[in-house]
Amino acid sequence: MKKKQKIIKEAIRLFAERGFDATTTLKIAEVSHVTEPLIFYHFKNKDGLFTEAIECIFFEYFSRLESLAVKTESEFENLENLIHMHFDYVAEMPNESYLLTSVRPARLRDFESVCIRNREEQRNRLNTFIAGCLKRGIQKKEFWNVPVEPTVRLFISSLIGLMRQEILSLSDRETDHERIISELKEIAVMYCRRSLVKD
Amino acid sequence: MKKKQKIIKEAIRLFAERGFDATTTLKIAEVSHVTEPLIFYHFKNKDGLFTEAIECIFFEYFSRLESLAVKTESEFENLENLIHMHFDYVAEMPNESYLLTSVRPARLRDFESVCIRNREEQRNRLNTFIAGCLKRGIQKKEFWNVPVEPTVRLFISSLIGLMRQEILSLSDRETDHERIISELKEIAVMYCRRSLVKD
Amino acid sequence: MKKKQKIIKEAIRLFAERGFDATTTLKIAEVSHVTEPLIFYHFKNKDGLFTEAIECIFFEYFSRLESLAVKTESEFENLENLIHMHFDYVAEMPNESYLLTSVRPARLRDFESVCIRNREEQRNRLNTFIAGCLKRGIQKKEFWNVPVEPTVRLFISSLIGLMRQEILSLSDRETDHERIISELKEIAVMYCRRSLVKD
Amino acid sequence: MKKKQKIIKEAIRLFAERGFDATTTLKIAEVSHVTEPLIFYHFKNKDGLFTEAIECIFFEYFSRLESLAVKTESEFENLENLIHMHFDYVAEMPNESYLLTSVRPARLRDFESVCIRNREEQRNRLNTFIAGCLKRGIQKKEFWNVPVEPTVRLFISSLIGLMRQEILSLSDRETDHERIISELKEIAVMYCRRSLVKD
DNA sequence: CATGAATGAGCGTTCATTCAT
DNA sequence: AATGAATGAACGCTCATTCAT
Repeated sequence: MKKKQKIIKEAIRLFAERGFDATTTLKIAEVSHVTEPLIFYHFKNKDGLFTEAIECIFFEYFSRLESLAVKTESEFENLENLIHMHFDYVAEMPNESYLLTSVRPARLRDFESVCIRNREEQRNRLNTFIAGCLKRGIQKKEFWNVPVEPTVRLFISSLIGLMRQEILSLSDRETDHERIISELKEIAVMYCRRSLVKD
Repeated sequence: MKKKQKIIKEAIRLFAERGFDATTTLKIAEVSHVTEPLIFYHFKNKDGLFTEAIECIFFEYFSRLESLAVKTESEFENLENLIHMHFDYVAEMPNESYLLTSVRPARLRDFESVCIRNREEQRNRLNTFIAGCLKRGIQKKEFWNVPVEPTVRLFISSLIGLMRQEILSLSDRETDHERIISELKEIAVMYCRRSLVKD
Repeated sequence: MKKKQKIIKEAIRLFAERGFDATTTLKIAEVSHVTEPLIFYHFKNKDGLFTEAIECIFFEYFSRLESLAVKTESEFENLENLIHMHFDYVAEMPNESYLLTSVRPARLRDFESVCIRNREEQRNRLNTFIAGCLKRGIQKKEFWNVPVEPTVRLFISSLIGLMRQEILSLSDRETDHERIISELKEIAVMYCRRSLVKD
Repeated sequence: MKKKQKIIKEAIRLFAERGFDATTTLKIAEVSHVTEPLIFYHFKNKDGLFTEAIECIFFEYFSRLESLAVKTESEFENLENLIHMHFDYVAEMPNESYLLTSVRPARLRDFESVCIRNREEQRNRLNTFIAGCLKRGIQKKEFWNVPVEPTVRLFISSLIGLMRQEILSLSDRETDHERIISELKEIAVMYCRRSLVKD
C-alpha cells in the first residue's frame, strides 16, 4: 500500500522532469526503492501508471479549487484568491503543475480518457467559478458590464500562461525568481482589478 | 538538397504530433520518402535533426517579429499587431507553434543550446518590442504610467497562454473554433487597450 | 480437496487448448476460481501439475483399455471393440485425447518420467492386447497367418492416425463431422476385417 | 541473404526440438551465428519467422508430392510410391516432418492462415492423388470396387499415423530403428495391396 | 488452507546508429 | 548522394515461484 503511493509519487516527478517516454519503468522502480515487476503488479502497464498519476494530480487540484471559500461581499476578492491559489499551487507542486498544464504530457493508447477528460473538467470548473464571480459582480455593480464568456476564456488562458511562466522560471532556476514571481502575481491582480472593478 | 528540407519539414510535423521520443528516425525517413541512413548523412544524429528543426522554427518566428513594421503614431496599434501576429502564426503553423511554446519539446543531450537559447532570445526580443512600446506610450501620454518590467512579463505570459489556448482548440477540433478564437483575439485586444490606454 | 481436482481438470483443458508454455499458472488459477499460490500448495510446481494431469489422463485411458471385456468366440470382435473404444474416447474427451496422442505435449525438466513412460506403457498394453488377439485368431484359423509383430505396429500407428484425424476434425469444427467420423470408423473396421479375417 | 536462410533452417530445428514457445529468439540467433535484432530485421516478429518456416516446409513437401511421377500401368505402384515418399521424407527431414504432422505446432495470433491453410492444401493434394489412383484402379479392374472417399480418408490418416510412428521411433532413438521402420513400411505396403488389389 | 505482495530471470521487440558498398 | 544489412543497448512486460501472514 505504502509502496504503491511511493511509486506514483516518484513517477510524477520523473514524468515531469524527463517526459513520459524518457522515463523508464526501471528508473521509476529504482528511485521508488522497489523492483520493476512490482510496478506491473500494482498497475496494468506504464500507461496505467501514468493514468493514475494524472488522476491523482487533478484530484488534488480540484480539491484546492473546491476549498476556495467564496466570499460574498467582494467578487473581486474571489478572483484574487483564485489567482493566488494557482501561483501557490505551482510553487508547492511544480512537477504536478507541469503535467497539469502540459498540452500533451504523454501519448497513450487511450489518451482521451485521462488528460482530455480532466482538462475539460478543469475548464468547466474554472468556467463555473469565474463566470459566477463575473455575473454576480456585474449584477452588484461591482464590475463593469463586460461580456462574460470571452472574458472567462481570456482569464483562463492568461492564468495558465502565468503558471507556465512560473514553472519555467523555477526550472530555469532564474535568479531573483521569488521577487519576479511575486511581482508578477501582484501585477496580474492589479490588471485584473483595473479591467473589471468600477473605480 | 531538396531532400534535406523535406526531412526537416516532416520531422517538425512528427515531433509536434507525437513528441520527440515517440518519433522514430525510421518513421521520419518513411514519410520523407528517403532511407534512414540518409538522415544520418545530413544530420549528425537525431538530436542534431531536432536542433536544426527548432532553429528553423525560431528563424521563421523571428522573421515575423522583425517584419512587424513599427508604427509611430499609435503605440497601442503596435501591441495590437503583435497580438494579431501571434494568433496568425498559430493558425498558419500549428505544429511549429506547438514546439515553439512547449516548455520541454525534447530532452537532448545538449538541451540548453537550442531550446533554452532560443527561448531566451524570444523573451529578449519580445521584451525589447513591448517595453519599447510601453515606454514610448507612457512618454507620449498615450498610456497610463504603468510599471514597465512587470507589465511586460504579464503581457508575454498572457500572450503565450493565448497561443496555448488556440493550439488546444485546434488539436481538440473544437466546434466553433473560428468564432471562439476570433472572439478571444478581440477581447484580448480590448482588455489590453482598457488596461493601458488613457481613454 | 475438491479444489485440487478442479485445478487438474481446468489445467488439462488449458494445456490442450493452448499448449503447456502458453498456459500460465495465473490463468489456471483464474478459471479454477482459486488463487495462484494454492496451485503451488497442491503441486510442487507447474511441471508437477502437468505430470499429475498426464497421469490422470493415462489412468482413465488405461481403465478403459482394461474394461474392454475380451470375447472368446470372435477375435475380430475384440479388435473392433478396441477401435470403437478409441473413437469414443476422442469424442468424449477431446482435450485428454489431444494430450494423450501428442508427441511432445510439454518440455519438462524431467520429461521422460511421465510422457515417455506412459506412452511406453500404452504401447505395451496395446501390444499385449492386439498381439493376443492376432495369435489366438491365427491359431483358431479365424485370421490369416499374418506376421504378428509388424502387424501390431501398423495397427497401432493407424489407430493413432485415426484418433488424430478425429481430433483435427473436431477442432476444425468440420461440417459433417459426425458423418465423416462415423464413416471413417466403419471403413477402418471393414479394412481390418478384410485384411485379417478369412472370409 | 545467406543469413536469412540460415535463420529459417535453425529455427525449424529448434521449433521442432523444443516447441514454438520454448524456443527463444535469442537461442535462434545464437545457433544461427547472428545477433537477435537481425531476426527482426528479416522477419516481422517471431510469429512471422515461424510462418515463413512453415511455408518453406510445405513448399518442399509439396514439391516432393508433385515430383511423384505417375505410372500408368499400375495404380498400386503409385500408392506404393506415395507411401515410400512419406517414409523417406521423415527419414531425411525429421524436424520438418514433426512440424508438418503436428496438430498445433504453434499458437499464433493469426494461426489459421499458415498451418490450417497448408494442412488443407495438403489434404486436397493427397486427396486428389489417392482418389485418382483409386478411381483409375477400380475402372481398370486393378482394384476392388471400394468406396473411394472414406478409403482416401483412412489412407491419409494411416499414412500420417505411420509418419508419427517413424518420428517417435527416431526421437526416442529406439534400438533397431532401421529394421523396425523398414518392416513397418513393407507391411504397410503389403496390407495396402491386400486391401485393394484383386488377387 | 489460503492469500496479497513481491521478485529474479528472462523474453520479444525497438531503435538510433554504423558500415560496406 | 544513397542504401541494405547489421547491431549494442535498452525497454516494457510476463511469469513461475516465494514468503509473511
